[in-house]
Amino acid sequence: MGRGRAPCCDKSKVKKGPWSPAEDSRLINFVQKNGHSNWRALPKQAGLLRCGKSCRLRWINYLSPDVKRGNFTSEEEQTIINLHNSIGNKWSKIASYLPGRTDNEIKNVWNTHLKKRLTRKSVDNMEHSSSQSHTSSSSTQLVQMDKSLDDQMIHQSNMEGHSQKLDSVEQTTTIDSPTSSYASSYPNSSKDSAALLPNEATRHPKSYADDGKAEVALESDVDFWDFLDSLDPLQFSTKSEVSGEKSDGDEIECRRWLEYLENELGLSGVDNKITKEQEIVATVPQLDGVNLEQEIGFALDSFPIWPPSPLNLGI
DNA sequence: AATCTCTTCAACCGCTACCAT
DNA sequence: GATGGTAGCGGTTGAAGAGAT
Repeated sequence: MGRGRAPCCDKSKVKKGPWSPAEDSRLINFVQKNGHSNWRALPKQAGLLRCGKSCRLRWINYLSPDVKRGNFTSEEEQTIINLHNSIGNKWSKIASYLPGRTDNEIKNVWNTHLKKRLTRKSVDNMEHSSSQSHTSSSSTQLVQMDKSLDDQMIHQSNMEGHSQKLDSVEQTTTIDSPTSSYASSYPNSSKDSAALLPNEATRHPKSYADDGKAEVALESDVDFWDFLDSLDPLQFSTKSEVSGEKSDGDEIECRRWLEYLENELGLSGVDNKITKEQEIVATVPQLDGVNLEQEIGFALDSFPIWPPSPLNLGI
């Protein structure tokens, strides 16, 4: 037709920016019930004012029960380094070797930690080898080393025999529980919470921040708790489930995920409590053809304290 | 205490690959 | 084979927190 490709969605009608707990709950609820065979159609069906791509990204990177939160172990870090050395910036491919880790997460870890660490090591080695007689500007050296490192990786990624390298790398990959190995390298992650729960729970209030358009952040947390209450963690299909095996580990992972969501959605703390009145005053977006209250079953009167926490829910 | 700079990472954007017709 | 639609990938951005001054 020659008119170019149609946009994936009407950008004037979709919400952008951080996801609210209500949006998360709606997405979780919908995917849990209906799956995600069609991301493009999903936002409308789920009653979300989001682009399908945005929904997909949110699910894959954040809400999916398959996502392993917490700090990267040293083994995982080493795997990333090895794989990146072999195949370069193929984040999705690298992620496939790290169960529970997303390409986005790996990409961020690489760009913010591993790359710098390797660069620093290389500089140290160079300074050591070039010995005491030559002391040039270290900042210049850093830049040069950063570039040379990238060039080296690009060169290596172009080399043949990647599959052989991958095989050897895979042997070093371990499916282990999160450890606090990042507690030192991630200055703002507490050792207590980092061991199991995602650091975002306490570190990213912006995730649910108001976007400046007076959209309420906690529009339907009750439905989310209803949803959680009725949830059978084992309904979620994990990778092992697909392959026909189910272990206690899956259940534990699901429980961890639920605990994480509780924290993530700010429902387990006392500092961010909002009165029921305040919540009711806030507006709930009305969507064409979608009766949200009916769909998600509001039960405001059930909770004297708003939002409900695991404590006052008796969890 | 206030301001500036740096770091982190969730989310967005644009592109490509793949599939159906 | 051409075309159009969708999913997925990788680069980039920008808000927010942390640390430095």
